[in-house]
Amino acid sequence: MQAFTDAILTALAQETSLAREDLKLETPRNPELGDFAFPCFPLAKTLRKAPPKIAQELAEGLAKRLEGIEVQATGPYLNFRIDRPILARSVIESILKAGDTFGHSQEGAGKTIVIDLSSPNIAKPMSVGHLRSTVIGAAIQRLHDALGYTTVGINHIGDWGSQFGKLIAALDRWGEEVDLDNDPIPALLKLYVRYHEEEEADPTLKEAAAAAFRELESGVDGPVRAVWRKMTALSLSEFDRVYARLGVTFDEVRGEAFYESYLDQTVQRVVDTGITEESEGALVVSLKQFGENLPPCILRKTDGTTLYATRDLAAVFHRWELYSFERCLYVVGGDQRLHFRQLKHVLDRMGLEWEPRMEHIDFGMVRLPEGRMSTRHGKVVFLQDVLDEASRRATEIIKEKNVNLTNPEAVGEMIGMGAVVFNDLKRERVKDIAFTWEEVLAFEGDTGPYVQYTHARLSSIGRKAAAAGEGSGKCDFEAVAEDSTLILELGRYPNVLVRAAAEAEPSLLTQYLLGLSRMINSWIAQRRVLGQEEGVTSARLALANSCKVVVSNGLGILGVPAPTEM
RNA sequence: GCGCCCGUAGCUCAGCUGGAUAGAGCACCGGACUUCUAAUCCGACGGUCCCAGGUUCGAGUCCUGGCGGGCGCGCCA
Repeated sequence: MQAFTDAILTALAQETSLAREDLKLETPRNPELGDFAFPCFPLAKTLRKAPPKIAQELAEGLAKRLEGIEVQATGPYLNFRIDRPILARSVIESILKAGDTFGHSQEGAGKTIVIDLSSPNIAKPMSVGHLRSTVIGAAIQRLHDALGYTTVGINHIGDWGSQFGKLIAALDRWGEEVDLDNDPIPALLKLYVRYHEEEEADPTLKEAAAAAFRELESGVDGPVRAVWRKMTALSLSEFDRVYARLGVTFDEVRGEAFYESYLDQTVQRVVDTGITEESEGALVVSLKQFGENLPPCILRKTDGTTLYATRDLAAVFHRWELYSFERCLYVVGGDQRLHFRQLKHVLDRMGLEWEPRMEHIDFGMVRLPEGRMSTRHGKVVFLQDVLDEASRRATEIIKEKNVNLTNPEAVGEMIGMGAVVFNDLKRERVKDIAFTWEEVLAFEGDTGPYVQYTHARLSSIGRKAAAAGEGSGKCDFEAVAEDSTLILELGRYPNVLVRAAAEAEPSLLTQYLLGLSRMINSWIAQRRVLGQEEGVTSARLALANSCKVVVSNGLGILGVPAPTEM
């Protein structure tokens, strides 16, 4: 498909003597008009002619330069239409030839993308909020993998900070009252909530927590550290169960604690650039030059311990030295926009020219209809419950609809996970989501299961054709000439990947797959593959297989399973 | 109070980085299963693109100012 747009752009460039980069093709709103369009308005000024006249004049010259592509001037637009059989053959053959690498490229060869994703806090259950960072980050990583980048997915576990001082203090006091061994996460959560309830009334609790964190950070390998280690291990094994269900893996799992030994040199490195100052007993970098009201970045608290920002700086230095990344993407909620702005400003003040490569890939909050989720106040929806319920409901439906299926539980799990993951990737990243069970458990309409169902139907057609021994003949591409809207959409897939990766926006791919699935289901309803003339069946089967390849590849990148039956 | 993000059909959202008549899903209504899976398809209904200015041949899209909602604003992460 690229070949066609390339040819058109080259011809346009020659005919108008403008640079190719300045010319942009669009898709006509009405497909009847053509496959690609070029609006002549921008040329009006330089040529001092009316756009419709320009279109008319250009059309004649272009027609001579283009073979297999019809040119027509319609008002101020030039519309291009590719010869139907040529289009069909070109798109279908390139998809079937590439197979599961269709849409892949080498544009990222030799470049490394670091992605910071998921990053849950230990000692807390994962909520539906953590799901977003996990699935968005994983999709962004696979998008870059497909484009030939070297990617490094890092799960930056929240395993450090004063909150663990609190937890250790709470464990110290009430540890006997909870069952840490059999039900670790809820037990820790209970302690965390209780600490926050009681710290107001009991100031010694606050001091005990601060002391515990001081000891943790001092490096002393005593009882405090032992407790911390235990909490970490318990949490990580819980997380792994969720990641396995979601099909997410990481190249590195490095908690904040990993950077512990880098903290002093990190602070020193900033100090050496001469931009730090002492303010109210803390070591800070002033960011006033970027905005009068911008708070400074604090590197060390009055008591000498570090903060989130210090550890994030240590992490980004470490990553830069290790990977010399093209981009380092932080898939973190929008509530931390200020934090990342501050970090980038610090890098900027340090004179590091790679500062723009660090990007905060922010996303909207998941809220409950009645308001904000809060772990402390018990107003959360646990991810595990959502996954369980989605899987259960999908299995239930499957048993009802497809009694012949031998493994309804396994497929139900695929559909359930697909519904949850796809739903989270469906809309633009930045948009907030109001969590409702009704929405995550929807299996009809604009949902993951709709796309999965499309894939299952296409797979079924392939199976039936093979069983009947049909469709292996020479394709009559005239037979799919009428299906050019679908074929053009298939051809667009590689560009969708490029754009989705560049913008770190998986929703471009989910939206594309929804639109494509709509076209496919409509096509299936009105065209029969089996039992036609050999050339017709072969061509239609090739088209169906092309659709299957694109849907399957797209779902793979999103991390949504593509069942062949459901 | 200040800063950032969002505002498109009753609800949830697209809108190809400024182009031709603003599109889907859900819900509601009417049709289509002895024919490759009805988790589907076809049709009907549904719009002051938050408001007011501005830039432009052209604005849902860009700029300014409002309004509404969300998030954040020095020793939490």
